[in-house]
Amino acid sequence: MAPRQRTPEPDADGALPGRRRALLTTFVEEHGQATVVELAEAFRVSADTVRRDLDWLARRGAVSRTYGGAVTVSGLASSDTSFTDRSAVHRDEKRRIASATAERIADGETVLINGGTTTLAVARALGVRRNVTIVTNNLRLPAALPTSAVRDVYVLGGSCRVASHVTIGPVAFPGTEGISADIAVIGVGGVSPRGGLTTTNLEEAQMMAEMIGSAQRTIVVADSSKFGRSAFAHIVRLDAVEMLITDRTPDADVCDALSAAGVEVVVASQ
Amino acid sequence: MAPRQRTPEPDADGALPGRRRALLTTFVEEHGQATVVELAEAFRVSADTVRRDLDWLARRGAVSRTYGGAVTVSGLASSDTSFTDRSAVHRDEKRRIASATAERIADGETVLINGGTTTLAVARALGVRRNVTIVTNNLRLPAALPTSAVRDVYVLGGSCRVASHVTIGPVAFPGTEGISADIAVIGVGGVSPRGGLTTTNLEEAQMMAEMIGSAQRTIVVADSSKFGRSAFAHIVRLDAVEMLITDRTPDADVCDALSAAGVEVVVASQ
DNA sequence: CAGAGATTTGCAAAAAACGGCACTTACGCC
DNA sequence: GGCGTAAGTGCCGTTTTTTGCAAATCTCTG
Repeated sequence: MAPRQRTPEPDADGALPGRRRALLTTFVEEHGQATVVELAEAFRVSADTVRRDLDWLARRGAVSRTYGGAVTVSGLASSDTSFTDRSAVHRDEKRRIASATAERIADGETVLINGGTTTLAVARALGVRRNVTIVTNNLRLPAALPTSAVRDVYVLGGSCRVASHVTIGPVAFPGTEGISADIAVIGVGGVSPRGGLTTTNLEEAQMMAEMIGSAQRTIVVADSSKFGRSAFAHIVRLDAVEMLITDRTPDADVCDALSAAGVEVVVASQ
Repeated sequence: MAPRQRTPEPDADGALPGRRRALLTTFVEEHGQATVVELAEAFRVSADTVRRDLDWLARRGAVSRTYGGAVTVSGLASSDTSFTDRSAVHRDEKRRIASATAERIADGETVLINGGTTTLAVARALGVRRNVTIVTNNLRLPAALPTSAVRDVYVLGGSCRVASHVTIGPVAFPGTEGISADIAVIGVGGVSPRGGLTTTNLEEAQMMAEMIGSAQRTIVVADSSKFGRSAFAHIVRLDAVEMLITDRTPDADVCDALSAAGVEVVVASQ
């Protein structure tokens, strides 16, 4: 096949009309917005065609049309209250953290991902990857995954916490003896020198610990507001993880604790 | 012609019609999409034949047909045709069916519910119930449940079909020996005298059969467009279910078959 | 309010789909 | 063996869809 150059959305070039429209939607969803020119270049069609496609999609409510391009249709459709709100907070920071995380996952790896809005952002940022296998307890995550990135998606079954859109249960599937993954991506509620990694819910904490135990290596994602905070439930000690990805350098005491535990700290830049 | 080189799908050339259609599906699944011309070359048949095959497959839901070729069902589903449109189409009928179904579930019962837009409507209609326990493979369903109605929600784990927002796997949880429920609410793709209950996906069909087997009684929900239709995969025979809830009286032949199988037919009124 | 950029509209060419037709092959039946 | 039926296939002319181009119009911004 011809060498493809860094189109923002690979496979964009040469897609069938019907598929292109679907990919257009994905593109807009992933980036929050997109200009007509941008899309025309990415998909190698004329701006007119993009305009027609966007109009078509807008008629169906898939995107919102604006002068010069299109934006994500606002979250009117699904009546998530708390969840949507939390998503909005630190949105940009989360996106930066997510991109940095996606860069540190290799193509073809199996990834365990837990619930939360930061990890959801990681899922959206996986467009740069190929052939990854995803295992998650986050019910909203499968829909957020770029289809081009994933080979298989597995959802862990169990009791459902409706408010946070996650399941609680063993990190396993019926009839198998547990699972093992290359990497666990864990969003936490607090990172502190004494408490280690914490979250608000005891059962979720236990599940996260199990995920970390099932993976070769662990990346913790946490925006800077989590530093020094201890939530209710202890997950694991800091030395159980290999890497922490965040948006700002933590305070000195947290930094010291992290380096003492051998955790590599990555600060996602703009 | 020259010896075959690098046909993307070996054995493509010279396959029997039935086999070719199966291979076509695989080809599309693997590549995400395929053009008619591409497939015609790979399988050494005329473009017309490919078109006919793709139409045939599309009618059965194995692939999504688009201008110029075909795309995986998942490739479009997010925004394009099936899911969004389907939930809009027959929206009112689905709501009527859903209310009638909710009335026939008792407070405190354990309910197995499979994927699909009609069953999602049933979830929304459960506001009249109290204390029900829900077990589902539908990832969107927990968010649609009125919190006042449910005691516990369980999501069945397994492989995830992103397009339809469902999981595929055993109707069980790790460490338990299967489950049993009071009632199964099953949305199907087709109801026909000969084929019984059918759907487009083989694995989903198996899962639905298992759900029906795990429940004391079964309600099938199907809007009238499903009557007389046979989708690809057979689920169970008509006599395996106790009740069918729909929006219009089926044609005579379907009615006869249903009453012969001992299925009570409920037509949801305005 | 003026200009750059975006959009709309009409149009024409290319590609794909549709519908009809004929031919081959397989199969069952007498 | 002869025959009728049905499915599968390829070909061809017509129709439809898609797409890029260009001119006219509109929208945003400084």
